[in-house]
Order: sequence, then C-alpha cells, then structure tokens
Amino acid sequence: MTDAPRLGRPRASSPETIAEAACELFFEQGYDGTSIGDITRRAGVARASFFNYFRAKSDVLWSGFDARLAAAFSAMIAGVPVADALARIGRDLTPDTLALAITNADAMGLGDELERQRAERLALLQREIARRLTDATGDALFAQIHAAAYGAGVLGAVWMWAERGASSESLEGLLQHALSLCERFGASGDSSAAALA
Amino acid sequence: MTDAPRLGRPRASSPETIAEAACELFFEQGYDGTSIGDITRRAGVARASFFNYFRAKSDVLWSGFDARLAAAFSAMIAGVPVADALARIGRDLTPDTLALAITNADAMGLGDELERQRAERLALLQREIARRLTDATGDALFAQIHAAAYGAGVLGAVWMWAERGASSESLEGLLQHALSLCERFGASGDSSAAALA
DNA sequence: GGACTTGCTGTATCCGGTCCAAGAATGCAG
DNA sequence: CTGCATTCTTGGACCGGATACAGCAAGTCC
Repeated sequence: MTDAPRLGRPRASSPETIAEAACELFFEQGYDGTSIGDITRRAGVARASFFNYFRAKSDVLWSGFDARLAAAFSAMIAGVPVADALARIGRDLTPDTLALAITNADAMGLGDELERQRAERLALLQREIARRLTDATGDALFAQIHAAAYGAGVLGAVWMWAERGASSESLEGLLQHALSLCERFGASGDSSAAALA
Repeated sequence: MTDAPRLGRPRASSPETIAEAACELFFEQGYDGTSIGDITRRAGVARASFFNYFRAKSDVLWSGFDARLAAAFSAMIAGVPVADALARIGRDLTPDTLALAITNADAMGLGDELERQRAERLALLQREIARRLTDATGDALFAQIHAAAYGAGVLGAVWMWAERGASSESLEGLLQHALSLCERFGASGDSSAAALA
C-alpha cells in the first residue's frame, strides 16, 4: 500500500515498464515467440533482473489480478464473508494487462497459455474458498463443489467483462450477478451430509 | 480398444514399463529430483523414446485418468446426459498410477505438481461440460459455473476415493453422491438469464 | 568515511520439450 | 529372396524457462 522502503540501491526499472515492453513484443512476435531475453533487452535491463520483478513469464499478464486475489483471500481470513470478499475484486478494476491479454488473445498468440493460467487461478480460488467453506458446513465434498462454482463465477465474470471491451462500469454488476448465482447454490445444500462419512 | 496395428517395427517397451520405472524413481528421489533421463535409463530405452509413450513427464501419472475423461467427453458428444457420462468415469476404475500418486503425494515429493495438473483437469472438465450445458440453457455464465461444479465434483470424489485407500467399490457411490449435489444446483437456476445480456 | 542493505549483472547450470536424420525391425508384394 | 513401405528407436542438436550465485553498484544511516 505505501511506498517502497528507503534502504539500498533503488530499482532501475519497474514492473510497469517491463510489462509494457513485454506486451509490445507479444503483439509483434507473439507470446511464444518472445523470449525473456527479448523482453529485458527492450526494457533495458539484464535478463536475470526480470525475475526481480516477476516470478515467471506469465506473471507479466497476471500479477495485477493475482494481487487482487491475494487481497480477497486476506479479507476472507479476516472474517469477511466469502461473497463480499470476492465482490471486491471487481471494485475499481481498471483495464489492466490481463484484460488486454483476454481481448487480444489471438493477436498476442496466447493460445493455450491463457487457459493454463486461468486454470491455475480457478484451482487457487477453489482451494482458498473451500478452506473457508469447510469450516461452516462440515461437508468437504460439497464445500469443494461450491467453492469451484464461486471461482468459476469470478473468472467467468472477468472474462465476459474483458471480452465486452472492459468497459469500466459493468464488471461490478457482472460479478455480483455471478456471485448471486453461486450463493443460491449454497442455500439448497444443507442436508445429506453424513450419508457417506 | 483393439490390439495394435501390425505394421512396422514393434515397440521395444510399453507405457506400463516406463510408468513403473518412473514411479519407483519418484519414491526413491522424488518427482522433481527425477529427470526424464533417469526414467528412461532405468527403463532401458533412450531419452527421446520417452516421448513416444508420453507427451510429458506428468502424463506418467495422468494418462490413465485422461483416457477416461476423453471417453466421457466422447459419450457426451454422442448425446449421453452429462451426469451419466461423468458417472462412468468411476466404473471399474482400478487403482492406477493417479491413485498411487494421490495417496503417496508426500512420499513422492509431488508438492505442487499434482495440484497444477489437477487444476488443468478441472479446467478441461469445465470447458467440455460447459460446451454442452450452454446449448441447453443459453446462459453462458451460469453454464460455466455449473460446469465447474461438476468438474469439482468429479475430481473431489476421485481424491476422496484415493485418500481412503482406493478401496475399489466406493468410488462409484462417491461419484454419484457428488453428481447429485451438482444436479440439484442446476435445477434451481433457470430464471434470471436476460438481465445483463 | 565506513557499515549495511538492496538491487543489478553476467554467467553457469539444469531440465523439460521439440526436432530431425539415420538406422533397425517388422509385414507384405512381387 | 528382394525390395518396399511402415513404424519405431536412437543419438544429438537445440531452445527457452527457471534457478543459483558471486561480484559489483548505489543508495541510507551513523
């Protein structure tokens, strides 16, 4: 939230600068056709420095969204109800690199990579949400199913929002619509727990 | 389904042989500590031949399950209802390499790899099921949510089954329980489609 | 000026995965 | 028996992502 600490050598670049260079190259050469060396060369830093800013190549596209996810998980741990915490993901989400990647997936040559990363986020959402849902209901299997529904709702809403051009206002409503669908699911499943325990 | 074609040089090894060698090494050195060269050396074939039997290292664990998934998808395309097609995944599923990997995840050093692969299968299930569900309801977002619930049900059931020791009989019941939870979800969501179209 | 902390860089290394050309082992047609 | 088509094996080259590390640069604080 605050600015960086003051100690030590200041950073010579920034995640934004590197991400910008990367996205340019993705448009020009495609995602697979762009090596990390290409990115850092254009950004004016050494290849090894790339990993000071991103953990992996794909993080260039996902780091912003991942930060929102992490915030939502923190809120959940702090006691915020699941649906409320997830709804905040859509608050003030300006079109970022992920939205850019979704809308221009073809032009950037993001064939399966985007799907692979989306799959990881779906699983991450499922895991974290299920952790909180299991405490409430006690049925682990139902919690996993319900959590996956929530995760799919979040990602589905983001995708639809991006594909419509990331018009800034509609994500929040889209997300709430999706989450309401998921919540209705939970209301119907409070019986039949101990059948197979 | 039938035997192999008769033409050309016969195979010098088999997926089973290679998978066996691989699993041994995973127990001895861990998944990450075992290179593909290690596996092929123990199996008595050249490194390049590994990719004649598996597309990737992780396929050693997942190829059996993937075949069942593919069969289920084929059935869905042929018109079998979603829940019925998915229920067949549990039919006669003898403990295979995947079950072995789940139960011995720690001993094999399968830290995140198993989760990553599971995430991909969850997304695959979601995609294929949603493809069939969208035709029926027309609401793409709800279809994605519902499809993810189905996928999570399948994987959750398989995981519980494996963690209980893969006792051969209980998977089918577990799966049907999970799928019934998912189906109840679908019954409640037939309104509220055109609100945001 | 020094100690300390942080970041940059070049390099070496590892491994998964792809590609390819040459050769080996089979069935089959003549 | 002789080619021929087919299929698989093998070794090697190659690429790119990711990790590790050692040495240096650039700041802050005392």
